[in-house]
Amino acid sequence: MKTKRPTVRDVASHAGVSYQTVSRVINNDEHVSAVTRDRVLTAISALGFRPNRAAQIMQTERSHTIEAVIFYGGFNRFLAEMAHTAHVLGYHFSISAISEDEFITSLESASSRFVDGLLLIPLVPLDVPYDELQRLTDGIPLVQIGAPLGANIPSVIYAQALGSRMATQHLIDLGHTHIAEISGPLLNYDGRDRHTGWLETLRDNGLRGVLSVEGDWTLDGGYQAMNQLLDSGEHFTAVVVGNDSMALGANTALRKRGYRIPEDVALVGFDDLPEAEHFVPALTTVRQDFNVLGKAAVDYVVRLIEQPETPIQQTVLHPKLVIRDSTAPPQR
Amino acid sequence: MKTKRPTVRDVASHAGVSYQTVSRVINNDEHVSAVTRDRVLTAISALGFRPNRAAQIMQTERSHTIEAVIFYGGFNRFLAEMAHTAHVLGYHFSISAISEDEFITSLESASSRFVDGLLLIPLVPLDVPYDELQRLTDGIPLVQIGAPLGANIPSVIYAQALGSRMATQHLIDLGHTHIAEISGPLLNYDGRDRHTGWLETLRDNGLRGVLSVEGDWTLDGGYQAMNQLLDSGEHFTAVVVGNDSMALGANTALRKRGYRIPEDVALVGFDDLPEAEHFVPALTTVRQDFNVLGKAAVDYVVRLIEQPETPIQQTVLHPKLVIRDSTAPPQR
DNA sequence: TCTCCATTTGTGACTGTTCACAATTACTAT
DNA sequence: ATAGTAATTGTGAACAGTCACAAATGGAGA
Repeated sequence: MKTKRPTVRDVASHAGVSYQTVSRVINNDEHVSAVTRDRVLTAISALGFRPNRAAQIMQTERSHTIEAVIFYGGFNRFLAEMAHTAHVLGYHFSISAISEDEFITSLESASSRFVDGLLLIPLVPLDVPYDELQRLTDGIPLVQIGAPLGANIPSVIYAQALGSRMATQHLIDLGHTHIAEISGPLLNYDGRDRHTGWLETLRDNGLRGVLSVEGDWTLDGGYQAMNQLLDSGEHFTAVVVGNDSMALGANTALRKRGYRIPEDVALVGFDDLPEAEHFVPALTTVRQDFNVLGKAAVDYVVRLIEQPETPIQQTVLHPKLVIRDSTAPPQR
Repeated sequence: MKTKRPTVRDVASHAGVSYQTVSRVINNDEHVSAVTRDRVLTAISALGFRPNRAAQIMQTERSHTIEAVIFYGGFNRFLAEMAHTAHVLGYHFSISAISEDEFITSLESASSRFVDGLLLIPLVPLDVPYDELQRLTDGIPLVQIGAPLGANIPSVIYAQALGSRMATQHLIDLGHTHIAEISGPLLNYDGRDRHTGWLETLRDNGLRGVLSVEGDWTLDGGYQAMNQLLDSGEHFTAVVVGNDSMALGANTALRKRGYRIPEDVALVGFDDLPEAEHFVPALTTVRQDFNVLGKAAVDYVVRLIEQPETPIQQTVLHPKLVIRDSTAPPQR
């Protein structure tokens, strides 16, 4: 039943030209007269010809594919945006969803699949330096999403520490002096940087860190972390929370124990989830736009692919403090 | 600089065997003696050989790739889970993020890329029947996520109408008789089915639909829709909302105008977002697990690929009513 | 020792495209 | 008309695997 698909040679003989001319037409080569081009195009649609991608890839050693390497369980809200941006720029988009121990293997196999560009979305800092990555991938252009500030690797990041500083400074400006923290996992890039931002801002203002509990980014983690803070007996009037999910969990914990927000405890989150505005109270938080991040990363890797002279750089996006109702001056 | 990558023939001469034997080894063919296999394996790692995927695909006409076709702006929380499941089952995962008018083209090109299986995630009902889809894709196995109940197409769905019935019945059981609705877009599969569930349950219980406003799935849409309901002047004590996001927006609208939830107006959502439990009040909603859905779809398409005799079926997953604090009996 | 059969290994052909270069055609200027 | 040049078209080879089949090898039984 399955009839063999037509090839360039079939099209060629149907149009009365050579196979090379057909190849030129499907690759939009300039050097084809309008007349022949039309004839070939007619033959192509008459036969329902579609170039065999595998053969093209084999010959050109390019697949027009960008691959995102993600870790299972990580934060991956930007995938759809990346896929869309890639599509708009004329690239296929694939995802390699791996576990940490498959990381090296995955990168190594990329070149044998002729992936044109890689998007690295690590959960935790990679202990692999950039030139080693380059070697593993056989020089495939690569952009890392999330990296240490100032790292000498093509990367796109939101300034995490800066965001955390803005959040903390906001509380200080409101008059808070006892500011606790629920951090993300300190092994994460983002978790650590946000923690540092909190710590340094307190120090810069002559305050000391009351107490910090490490959470796991989840709602439940935030809930439990807040209970830990409350059980510690330490006095605090505000908490800087590592992300909005944990802030929401923390909020619930506070309410359950009869605390009012922001009167008794002020709360700042991080991310600005779409829902954050509708939390009760509406959450003051630090906004980062994952669509912007995803698009920037794809744009950059495409530039690296198409213009190899593009310099290695780190694009640092600036988050924005969004003040809502979960923060207020401390009560006497 | 870029040194040419080794081929089966290089490995063969290095190991002192024929290229066919090398091919057998990399394909785990039984008919190779342990001794030769070892020798080849040694040569492979000595030379750093990796089989050229493009050449393999060209020859075998299989790419071991599953492709998800998604529409920009759609709901895509299951992508990461799909990618992971595909990976576990030994398939690459790629995303074709397209606009509606590119739909046909995208399907047509799949066979020239030797995609092994397709996952279709439409926003709105497709006007393309299954055998036409089969023709367009040249018979590539295909699973649709979200489809009309009972549709004769390989698909995995959550029983939307059923979920909506459970939500509505729950309100009726609590004693509500005036139950309004904020629906999703009625052009969507899900939006329409949930709407139907609400409508039919009212009818089955001898009640009439007070009022239904069509929302757009978003927080803001829910907010505005609730204001429309309130402005209508109609009397209602409960609202069935098309999803959790809109329910949250509706909740905010109610609070802003001084209504208490659930005392003045009871609210039911749909989806059970992780955050729903932490809304104020905690949201009663209908849970569907997108990870389960994503995994089921990938499992199914892989079965269709590897066991062509697998029958066409529709897997219907059942949502679950989760009762929390946003519903209560109506006040006198 | 010889035959037979099963297992392992090897050879030639083929997949469908593009590259590099050669050959042809068309066009302009003398 | 005629050479010279530019634009267009064609030919052979190559890419790196796998398939189908043929050949060689090994071991068991007569």
